[in-house]
Amino acid sequence: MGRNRSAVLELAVLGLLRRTPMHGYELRKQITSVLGLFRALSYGSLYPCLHELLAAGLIAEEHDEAEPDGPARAASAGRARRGGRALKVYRLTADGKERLQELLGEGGPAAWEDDGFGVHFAFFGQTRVDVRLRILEGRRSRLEERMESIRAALTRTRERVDSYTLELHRHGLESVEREVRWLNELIASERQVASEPPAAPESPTGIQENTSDKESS
Amino acid sequence: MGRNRSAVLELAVLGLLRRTPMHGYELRKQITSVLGLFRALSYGSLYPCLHELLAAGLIAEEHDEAEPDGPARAASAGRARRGGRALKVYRLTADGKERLQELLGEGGPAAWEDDGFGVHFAFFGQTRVDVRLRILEGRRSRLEERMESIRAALTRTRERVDSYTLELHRHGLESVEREVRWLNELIASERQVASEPPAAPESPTGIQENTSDKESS
DNA sequence: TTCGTCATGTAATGGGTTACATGATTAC
DNA sequence: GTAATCATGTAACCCATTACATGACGAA
Repeated sequence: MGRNRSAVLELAVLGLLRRTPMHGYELRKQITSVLGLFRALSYGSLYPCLHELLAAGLIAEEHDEAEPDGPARAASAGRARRGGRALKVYRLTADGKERLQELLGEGGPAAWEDDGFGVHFAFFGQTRVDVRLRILEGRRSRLEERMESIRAALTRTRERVDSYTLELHRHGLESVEREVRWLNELIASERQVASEPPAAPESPTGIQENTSDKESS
Repeated sequence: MGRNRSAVLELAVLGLLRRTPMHGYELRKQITSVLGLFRALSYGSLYPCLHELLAAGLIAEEHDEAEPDGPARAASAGRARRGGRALKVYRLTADGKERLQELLGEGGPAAWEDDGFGVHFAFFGQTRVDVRLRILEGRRSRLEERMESIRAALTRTRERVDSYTLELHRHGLESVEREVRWLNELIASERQVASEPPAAPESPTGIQENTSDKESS
């Protein structure tokens, strides 16, 4: 149906489901805790999105066929179902993985916006190094723009701003500066990763399969 | 008419117009620079809001009656009109001032949300000390909640988050902690102001009223 | 047996942005 | 004379939240 789901929500859902299949309720908690940091996502957004992704064939309901009562059942996604109530556990389809790669590979302007950045960053483990760098640098230059405009506002203080507004600007500027320094460190670290590793001749189109990454920061 | 305008936009408009009359275009720049820091407000939001406030009688179009060509004309709001084109310069009415006081005095939960806080803070110069304290403390406890939930997420790291997600959380936590420290300083400073000054016209802490506007009510 | 949490969903609503339309004024 | 900026506005759309509705399950 509607092509209305936002790219960041879609990315969050696909990315999390790729790590491990889940039902909606759990997914929502993960989104707000793993990616969110910020505000909680409401079910009114999540469930419709899941329905669309399902209709588009990017995700599928999991019928946990294996081990009807084996001891290892509770391991993968927590409990797959509870009592008699059938939980709708979603998993990523092949198409979904493709779409996820597409979204992860874009790294365009949407990825250095406030919202998008956090989500993209959270999935860096599944992202190519060059894309990681592109996103980090894009984000940085976005923040540098903001720094400049705050500095400009601070400079023309002749515009009679009271001390509170001034303090607000000062603090905001410091926050942004701090974040830029953080990005600088990350970028340096990524550059190192990007230059040294002729180790794995694999990854023609990209990312190696599992998330069992060790790549320290 | 629609009771649809958001409280923070209304506050921003009223608060800025109280400082100095302005037309919409200028107002928008001020909102995004003085209050915004964050993202720009679009005209599609601002103008309808102005129309509503006008209809509600909280603001009025200024007909600069005084001094048709006096030398002091350009001082207050920049040029009041430009060439032959009549700019719609809005000013706050008496009702508007009342409403502004109402909004400034509330200091409820809306004022410690991310958006609301910045706007309320920017107008602290026109806010009573006790309300300022209430807002700062409310904001702080909001941030402390967030800190707790991030810490919780960090603690249960057993949940196999990769190093990037971890780093994201770590950085997010530090940001919030930093902001809490900032609030602590502000609160301490406000407490001092609140305790000492029954008579003192000068406030030695550096925060003084400055809204030295002439009330043209 | 009642309350809290888990779990899934829908409809209405809200409030913002984008895109569009228009035109005057200033700077080059 | 033409491009950029100033200036005002409307309509369509986007997408998230809120409020509502439902029900199973575990614990007190």
